[in-house]
Amino acid sequence: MDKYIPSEIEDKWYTYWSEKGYFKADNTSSKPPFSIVIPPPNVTGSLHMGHALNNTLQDVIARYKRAKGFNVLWLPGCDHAGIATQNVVERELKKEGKKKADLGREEFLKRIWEWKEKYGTTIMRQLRKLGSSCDWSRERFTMDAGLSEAVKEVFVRLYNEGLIYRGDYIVNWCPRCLTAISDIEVTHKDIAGHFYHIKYPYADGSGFIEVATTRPETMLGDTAVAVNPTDERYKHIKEGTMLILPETGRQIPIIKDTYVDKEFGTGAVKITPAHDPNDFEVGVRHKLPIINVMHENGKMNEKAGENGKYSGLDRFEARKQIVETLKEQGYLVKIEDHKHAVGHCYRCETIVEPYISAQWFVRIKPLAEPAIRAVEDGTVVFTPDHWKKVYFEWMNNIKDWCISRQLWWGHRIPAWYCDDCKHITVSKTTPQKCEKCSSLNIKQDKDVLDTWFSSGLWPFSTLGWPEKTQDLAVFYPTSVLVTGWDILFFWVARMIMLGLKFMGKPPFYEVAINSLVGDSEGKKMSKSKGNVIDPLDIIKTYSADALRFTMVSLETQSRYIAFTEERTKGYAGFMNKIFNASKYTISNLSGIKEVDLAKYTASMKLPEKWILSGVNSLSKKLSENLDKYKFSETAALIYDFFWHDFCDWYIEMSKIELLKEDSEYKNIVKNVLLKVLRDCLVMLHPVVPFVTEEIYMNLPMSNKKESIMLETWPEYNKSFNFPADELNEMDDMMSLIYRIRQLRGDLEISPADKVEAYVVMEDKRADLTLKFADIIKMLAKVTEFTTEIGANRVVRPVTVVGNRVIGKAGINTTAIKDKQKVITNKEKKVADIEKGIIGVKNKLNNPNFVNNAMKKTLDEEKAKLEGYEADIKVLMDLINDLKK
RNA sequence: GGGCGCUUAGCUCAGUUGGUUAGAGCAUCUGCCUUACACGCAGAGGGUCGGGGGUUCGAGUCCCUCAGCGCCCACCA
Repeated sequence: MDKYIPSEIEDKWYTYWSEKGYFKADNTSSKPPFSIVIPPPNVTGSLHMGHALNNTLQDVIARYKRAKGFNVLWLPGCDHAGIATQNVVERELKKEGKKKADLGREEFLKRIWEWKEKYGTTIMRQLRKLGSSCDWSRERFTMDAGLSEAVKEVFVRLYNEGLIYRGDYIVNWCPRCLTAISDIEVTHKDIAGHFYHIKYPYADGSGFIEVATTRPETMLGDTAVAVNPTDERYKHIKEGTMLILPETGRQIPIIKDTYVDKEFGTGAVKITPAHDPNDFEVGVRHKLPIINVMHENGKMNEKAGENGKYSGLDRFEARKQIVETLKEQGYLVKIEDHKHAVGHCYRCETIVEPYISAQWFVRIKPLAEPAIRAVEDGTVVFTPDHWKKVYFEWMNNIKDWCISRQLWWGHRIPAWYCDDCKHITVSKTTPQKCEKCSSLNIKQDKDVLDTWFSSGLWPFSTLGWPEKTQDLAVFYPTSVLVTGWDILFFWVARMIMLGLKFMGKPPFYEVAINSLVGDSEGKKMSKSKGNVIDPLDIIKTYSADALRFTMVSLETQSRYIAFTEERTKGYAGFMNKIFNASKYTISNLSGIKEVDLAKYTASMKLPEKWILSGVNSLSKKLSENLDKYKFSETAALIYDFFWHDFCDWYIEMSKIELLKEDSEYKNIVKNVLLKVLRDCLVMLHPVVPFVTEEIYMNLPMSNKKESIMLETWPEYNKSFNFPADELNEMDDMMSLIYRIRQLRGDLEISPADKVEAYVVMEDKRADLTLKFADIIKMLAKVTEFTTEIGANRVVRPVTVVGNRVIGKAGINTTAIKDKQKVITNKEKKVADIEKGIIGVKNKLNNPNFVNNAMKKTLDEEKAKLEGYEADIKVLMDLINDLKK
């Protein structure tokens, strides 16, 4: 081991692990299964910080569970990402001056597949860079033959059960993508728009009614004006009274409907069934005609205005012109500023148009109910817990899911329309004829399914469903889903619904929701803001390990985490620390005779006991935190232990023994060093796999495995569970060293200078400075001690420099301040406890208030305080002394 | 309009079921190249835990309230 150069070791070990097949799950294993399916990144994607975080966390869990003895499957793969991918390839075509229509459907799809083969592997390659221990032999793609089979199976079964239907409805239409999108694919943004008040004259010339709208261009498709039946202002107007719709020459009726809010606007609403979802509903209720005045691309059609006056104009241009005309003709009453939420396409940001078209829908309520129950009854658990509220909020108000998309790239809807009898044949296999009238004139639906339809099946389709595979039997339900909260509705909720429906079991028992990664200010990283940090750059500069440690440290289960390179820089320092400490340790292990340390605990000195006890409880603490997906805490615990306990204290203390002649005890120390280092490496490995493997390979261990990946997690060992008093003695020794160092600092004694120390000890620790003289001397740079036994239990050293006796003057003002604080606190404490005892007595009289836990706490407190009595007295004396 | 979350040191954040003197990293200051590591070592300073009220022997932690910030959902034309 020489110098730590991450770039030289990371690829090497990844290749080694792959070749050895350590990532492969074994569906015949006798070990308990543990499975995770990756949230499939878009095939168009490249690794961003969000992926880096999400996949690091999954890898930490996967590696941890392997060490815990599980048969781990982490299944990787990509999503075909309908619109996103089609957009990318369309852009590519545009560069060649072509449109997808020029190629035709077949050719265009061929182009996308070619693109996928060429570029679709990017992100999967990048995941390897990160160290992801995915089972690549099971890599899946949502458009694989097998997964497509699953999609068809699900579609047909839902259709046959009446849970999928087709019909003409108002949907969210993106005029740029030229497809319908589902409700959750619409992002609402507050726009400062206008509220246009327009006069609609009565046909009999008796005046006019005033309506208000934010989208005047839709008036061309109005087929009624509605008022509330209880509205006093309009009570005298009969339902069916005709109005003349300006700019169209058409006559439309006034209708009465409770949908209208009397308080809002003028209380009269123009009804445009073709261009507004509410109006559509009203239209259905009142059997109003539907007049569509727009093309799919958002331009006005030939029905827009008298003689198609506005035909061909973009919807926003038409708005301007209509307003202008209305103004000229005196129909425009006023324009008010009006802020309102406007829907945008989440893919391309274009303003979405409510548009009538024939689409396929999933009747979602029957699927949602069991999915709600599964979370309510704890079958599926969210971490952090509060996300289930968000889940319930959405699931309880869920609306039918529009699943058809007017795209070419995706799973084609397995429905065929008969030209003759209009019957729809829905089938897994391509039918030759209409199933009803046997006509040969059938055509398949041109549309494809929402990308999320196929990814909703991911946890079981990837395991081979609908075939009854061994993988499915072993690995379904998966153990945990690790994902960001941004796709809670898109993906998580749908998986729970579809998993329960088709497998009878939830797709996973736990959902670990991770944060989204923002920039240093916590803001979303986006290309337009120019604040994107590429994880691959970070890996290049620091190391995958440092990036991974950063990710784990930052993951505190908050919504956003702010990534800063500084943080990674710091953890790169930790990687270096791990490497150097290991290098040093290993260099001191030569000639080690390995022993079972559990058998030597009786003869062990305190530092050895202390560090063994520390590593022992660490393994337990880490497990507890990892099992609860408390990643930040996990990272902090191991960081603190390795750096501060192991490096700063234990390694420094061990130097004393290591400098001595070979002895039996020196060998014990070597064994302790080896065990602690080995255990730390195994526990660090899930987070920082590369550097730990590199070091592990250099450990002088007889029962070394082929790889650290085959090592088992250190189990809690009772032999290393030493009595608290012994460990307290260690604490006292350490605080003695600390106090000496502190005083040295206060007294401005150079670290280079050695000092004599005057130490006041309590009885119990009378021999401390004798027992650990060499350690204290070395770590506190002390030459000699003068020890005095005092009654106080606070270890308080006073330094002597050279011949100059500092004596009691060595206690500086800060120290006094501290002690005053202690005393004040004690007095308060005494009062509190006294009150507490009265409180407890009162409560004891009432059996309903008996609280044993509280009583116990109070007893403990009281006992502690008695222990402090002597201290308080001594400190008071001391302060009185100093005051004189 | 409904819902969720946040407010703790200069900055970014931890603080598990209420329990000794509220922590970390970075930053700042002081002193050290002590032969694993200057990507280091030893110390120091810095917080009335957003305001107010309540419950409790005890509140950063539980309840109420006010203020500010952020996010999600939603068809008020």
